[in-house]
Amino acid sequence: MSERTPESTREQGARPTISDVALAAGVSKSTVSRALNPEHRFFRSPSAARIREIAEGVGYEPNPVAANLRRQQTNTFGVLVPRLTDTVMAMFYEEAASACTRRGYHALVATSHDEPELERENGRMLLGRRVDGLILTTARTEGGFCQELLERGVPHVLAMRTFGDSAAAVGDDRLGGYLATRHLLDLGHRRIALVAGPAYASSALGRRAGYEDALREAGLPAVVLPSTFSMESGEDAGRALLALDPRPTAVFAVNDNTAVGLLSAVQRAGVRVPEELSVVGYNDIPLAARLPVPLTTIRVPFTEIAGAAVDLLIDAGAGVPGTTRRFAPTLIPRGTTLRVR
Amino acid sequence: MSERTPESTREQGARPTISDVALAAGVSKSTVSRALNPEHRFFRSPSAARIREIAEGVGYEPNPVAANLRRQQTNTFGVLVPRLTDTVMAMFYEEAASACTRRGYHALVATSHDEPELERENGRMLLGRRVDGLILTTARTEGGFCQELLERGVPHVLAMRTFGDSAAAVGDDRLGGYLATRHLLDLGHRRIALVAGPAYASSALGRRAGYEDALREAGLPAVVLPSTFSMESGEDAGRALLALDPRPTAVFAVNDNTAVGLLSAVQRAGVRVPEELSVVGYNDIPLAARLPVPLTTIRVPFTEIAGAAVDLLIDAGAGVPGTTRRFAPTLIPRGTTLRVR
DNA sequence: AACGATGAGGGAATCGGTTGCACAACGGTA
DNA sequence: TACCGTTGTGCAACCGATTCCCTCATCGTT
Repeated sequence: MSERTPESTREQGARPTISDVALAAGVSKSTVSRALNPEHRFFRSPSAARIREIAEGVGYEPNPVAANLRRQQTNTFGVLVPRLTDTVMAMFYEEAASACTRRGYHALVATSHDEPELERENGRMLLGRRVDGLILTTARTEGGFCQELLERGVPHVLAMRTFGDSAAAVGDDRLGGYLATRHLLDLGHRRIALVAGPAYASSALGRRAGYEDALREAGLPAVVLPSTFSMESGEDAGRALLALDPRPTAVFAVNDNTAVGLLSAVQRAGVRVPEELSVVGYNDIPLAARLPVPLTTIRVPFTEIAGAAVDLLIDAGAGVPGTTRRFAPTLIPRGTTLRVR
Repeated sequence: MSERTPESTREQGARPTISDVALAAGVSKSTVSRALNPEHRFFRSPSAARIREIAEGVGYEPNPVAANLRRQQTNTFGVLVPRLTDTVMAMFYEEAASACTRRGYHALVATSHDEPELERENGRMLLGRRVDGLILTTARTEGGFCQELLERGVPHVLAMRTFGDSAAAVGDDRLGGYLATRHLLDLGHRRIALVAGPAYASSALGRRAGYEDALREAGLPAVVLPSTFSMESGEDAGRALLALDPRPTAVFAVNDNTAVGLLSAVQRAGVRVPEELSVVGYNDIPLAARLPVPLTTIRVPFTEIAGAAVDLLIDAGAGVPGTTRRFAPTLIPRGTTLRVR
């Protein structure tokens, strides 16, 4: 298969290996390896520089597969998200991938579709590919795969959602929920509904807690509409809202997706936003600012969260196991919220 | 570092290797390897089954890094997309990843942000990680990285967009553009504008050609508004459209993103859709059906395109280099288009 | 009874790096 | 001058599979 002449020169087209560089430079493989490794003392030495030039000259590119095998690590983190077609998750993943790159790692993504079975399967697949750690935004309050990771002692960090003792980097959902609700209260609203989001996600629970904090503070009752994170369920929630009597004058949706679905449903039913109904979303996806009526929402610092997740994973030794880094969100007032008259 | 006793049994926690299985089964590594390889004759033999049971029993999981090194292939395809935060690209990637899985491959994604420089950099990164081939949706009419792949003889296939002689799996953009425009013509529109999309993308060019075909057929003039693929540029195009005199009664946008931006801009200016302006998008992203006025659009068979791309890459030997597989899109009439009265 | 075909299975090389250990050369210090 | 620390470098083992090349036993044929 691999045809090499006795002298270990190689046919055209085959990639040069470290041995070829060694041959060309008249030194041993070990020396070349050290000349190429910035961590090694030898790296900063004139002859190392010469070797690097020769390596460059013959078009040498190190084979990470071989290095990974010997080093017993891949310099790669697996990232498990529910789905990439959810803009929030795509944003998070892009940030996570670039945080990895900054720290000299690679990212490998897989999806769970919020199904525990698929989460487990794809999580194991990532581990099977020998990633050095896992970043997951798929945590569920019942544990599931996280639990398994904890038990097996696999390095991992949760992001966006938390569970148990795992290290985590999250937005302050409770604060965000409070901010959103507070904004509506400040505009004079007294009947404020919540599109709750799924009970398996700590993020949805946190936002709900913030919503309830604000209402309790104001001495007002909570009105909770069940939902998942999807646009469809936002539509359902919108229809449910219209059936309420008395109808709420404002609604806080667990995320922008459900807000979009809800807007779609209520506007189609002839309800004017924001005149007859104020709406606040969550996440500030790019679309939010570009809806026909721009959506008031909560902005989450994804860049910081993703960066912190990667940091926690890399500096695992430094951090206490149960470390949680929490980042404050901010309210972005736009067109879908209006003062009550 | 790795502490193993002379007998090659290993401490708790360390993963068992093929040697451990061999030891436990009383056979050689080669035999275990063959017992685990479904391609090998020996695989279907009672003792192979016994070995597999033992492997399972000791919790053996093959190390793909070692196998990749020896086999000189990674069973992984690199997928290069402009950005994952564009729902269309996220949809495509998810389909591509699952097509890879079906065929026993893995997918590794990277982004170009439609910048030739970053495309080249990340493309090389994927190649450096020793992927077996590349799927790219980033092709530009000027060539760029595709050109380099062609010259270096790297196995690759383009998707969604084409360039030169590279194999490709695409939607029939010309047909899609024709369908969209034809639909507007059939509704009686006579002044139909185009939000053109970037000139570097063959997809945008194809849709434009279809648009021009239909208008030529009807003996009507083209009205072309420049744009990229982004929502922002859709807003710009919307404002440009409003400035036109006489104002078009309909517009075909190169994709749903620009359509959303355009809708946002014109509705904010008080133009009623569809009564005063009909709009057709392209791609049928999930959001399209859930806009306050559901968007008429062209549905693209992403599943088929992604599957074909993977097939072309795997069966590269079978297909002629320049093979292009083209899939027909379909019109999805919804709320943003109305008959002229 | 001899022979070839077939299948099972072992030994060892191999993929392409990394790294522990050893040693030589050199400069500085006591 | 003897000794020691530093630096440069090579040898060889190693990571965990896969696969080529054999050997050996078994079985069916003529």
